[in-house]
Amino acid sequence: MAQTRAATIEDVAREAGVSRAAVSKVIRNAYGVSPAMRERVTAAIEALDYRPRVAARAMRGSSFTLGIEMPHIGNPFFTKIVAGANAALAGTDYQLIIAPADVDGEEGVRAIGALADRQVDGIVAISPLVSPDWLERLAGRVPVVMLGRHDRSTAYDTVTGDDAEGTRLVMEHLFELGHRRIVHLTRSEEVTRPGSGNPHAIRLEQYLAHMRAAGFADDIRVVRTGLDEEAARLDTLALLDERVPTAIFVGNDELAFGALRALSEHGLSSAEVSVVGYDDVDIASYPAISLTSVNQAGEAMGERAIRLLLERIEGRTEPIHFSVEPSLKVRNSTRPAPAEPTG
Amino acid sequence: MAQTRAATIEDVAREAGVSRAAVSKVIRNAYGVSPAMRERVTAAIEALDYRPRVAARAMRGSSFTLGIEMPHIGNPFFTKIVAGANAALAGTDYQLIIAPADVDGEEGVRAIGALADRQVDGIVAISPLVSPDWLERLAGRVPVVMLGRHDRSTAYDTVTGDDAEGTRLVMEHLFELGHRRIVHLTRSEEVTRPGSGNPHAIRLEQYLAHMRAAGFADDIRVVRTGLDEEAARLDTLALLDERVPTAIFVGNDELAFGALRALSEHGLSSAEVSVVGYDDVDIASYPAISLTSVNQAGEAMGERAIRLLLERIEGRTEPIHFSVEPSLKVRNSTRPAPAEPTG
DNA sequence: ATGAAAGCGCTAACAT
DNA sequence: ATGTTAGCGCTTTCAT
Repeated sequence: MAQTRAATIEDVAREAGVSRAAVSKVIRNAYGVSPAMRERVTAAIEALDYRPRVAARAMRGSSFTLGIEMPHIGNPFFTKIVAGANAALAGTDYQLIIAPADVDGEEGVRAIGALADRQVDGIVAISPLVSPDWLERLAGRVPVVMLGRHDRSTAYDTVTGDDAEGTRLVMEHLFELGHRRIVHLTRSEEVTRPGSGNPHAIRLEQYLAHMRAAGFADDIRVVRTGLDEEAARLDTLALLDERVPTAIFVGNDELAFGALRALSEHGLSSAEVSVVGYDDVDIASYPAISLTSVNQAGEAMGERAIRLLLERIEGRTEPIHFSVEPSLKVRNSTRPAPAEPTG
Repeated sequence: MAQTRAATIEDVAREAGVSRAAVSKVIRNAYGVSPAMRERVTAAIEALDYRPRVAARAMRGSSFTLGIEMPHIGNPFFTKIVAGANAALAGTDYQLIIAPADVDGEEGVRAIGALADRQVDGIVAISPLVSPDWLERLAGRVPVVMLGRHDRSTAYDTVTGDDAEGTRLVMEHLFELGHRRIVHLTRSEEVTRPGSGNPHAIRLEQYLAHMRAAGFADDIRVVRTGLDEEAARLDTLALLDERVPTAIFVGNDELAFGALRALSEHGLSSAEVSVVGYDDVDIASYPAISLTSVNQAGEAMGERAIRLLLERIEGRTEPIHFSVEPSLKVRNSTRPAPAEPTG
């Protein structure tokens, strides 16, 4: 079985008896091809099973590829975003590729850089740990939309949730139930650096503000953890060994599941410690779980991010900042357990 | 802010006062560069912040990109595989890109094709719905490893779980508990076509065989569904309206969660209908869920797939077929409920 | 409407 | 050890 070399535009041109330029025009639907020519070329393409090499196209024009950088592929909220992004691309010539980072810090830069090196026509970056400067420079070369982070720039578009509002919803809900010993379980200090615009930074900041405003400054307790469920489980376990709060507000659902697991390992039920998450991932609504959480339309965010990219590719230059409204899904959270009856 | 064009190998060569070939050799760690030269070139690369364009490299040699095609990005088992794959790539020059298909049928071919068009140096395809012929042709051009499907070929490597053994574990477990009215909830007929080698095809085939061998041929009941939790929920709901089985063996955990959700909506507890899944996804072990499931080391599979690809790139030509052993995680499954006491 | 030809940024023979 | 040079498969002026 001879390993036949894949057909090139040259082969198609020869087969159809036309020039390479003509073939190129046909595959790009460019202006200036007669119906007759189009037909012959199309037939030749069929016959030879020709597929344009993306690398060669990318050298001159576009790669018809959009990249999305994800901090952590295990987080269902991110996969929701991807599902939305993918849906927005259905029927277009573009293909979505995902570059997973899966480690805190520098990995995000690496992944985004890898995307840029592959000459994608646009990049959506999910709350990466990079400086606005770095991002602006990148956005100068290729359209970029930042998803999640709140810092703005005229160089790139943003799609965000209203994290201040989401956190307000959570805190007021817990206050109304009567909680005051509320722990906030969140990511590393690097991630939540004040002013970074990172969603977790805002949630933390607002947690602090609401605790103080409610007069619970003395009950403020921030616990740091990593980026996956297992890290959250371990850090919650450590927390519980010290002092058991009445409620835990967790930075996102994936981490909340780790906290819930720790609670259960510690013999604590959700009636004893209320847990509230963020993202309203599918399993959160699962009857046996029933996690109270802040919903933000992930699919819509992903879809919107892609649209913004496509518009930039079409030529738009003024930045657009899109925001989705969060809503609180109240589920298992309850009033704090009354103090142990004495004697 | 002048939009300065990114540095090319030419710029680096000029800056370092050497030839392009020299720079090329340095970035590829190729043979034949003096330490002095290497140093000057490295300095120039730093100074100009040079990054090789992948498209240009791909036109001559390799793209240093490995692609993975995923049927459905929402399935946590697949993301486990990706995590393993990504881990195997850490420290190498290769970057992983994911092409999500997210729809049954033709989409898999599209996604794999898109990967090939992008000249990736290797492709791992997760149980795609394509003919062995098509795959062999592809494998002739680029290293391929099929993950999940059991059909073999000398053209490509495979990484599989032992689905016959996994299913045996499930069925014997259910038989031992005393079940005989066991429904099998699985994917479409297209996916489970006999002889396709698809994992779901094997699980179905073995379900049928074990039911017959146990003398329960009359209780065989196969229900078809789509590829996500929601589809499974709907189809299970329909099933329950007809006749309630004592146990449901579901093709994978994601679908099992849909079935569990339907059960709970129908007011049925897991004590009344035992559900067994496949893949032992993280949440399956979650206390409030506690889904009995077949474990197959997803990370290990992803990691192995990448290794096989890398070996092929290094020049290996004999095919390797790697299999991982499944084990049953027994959790919530119970004996069938005794018949309703009469009067 | 069509074609000829230059060139995108690399790598790999091949010289030196 | 280092440099020269010929392409890889496309897109895109620019002629015709």
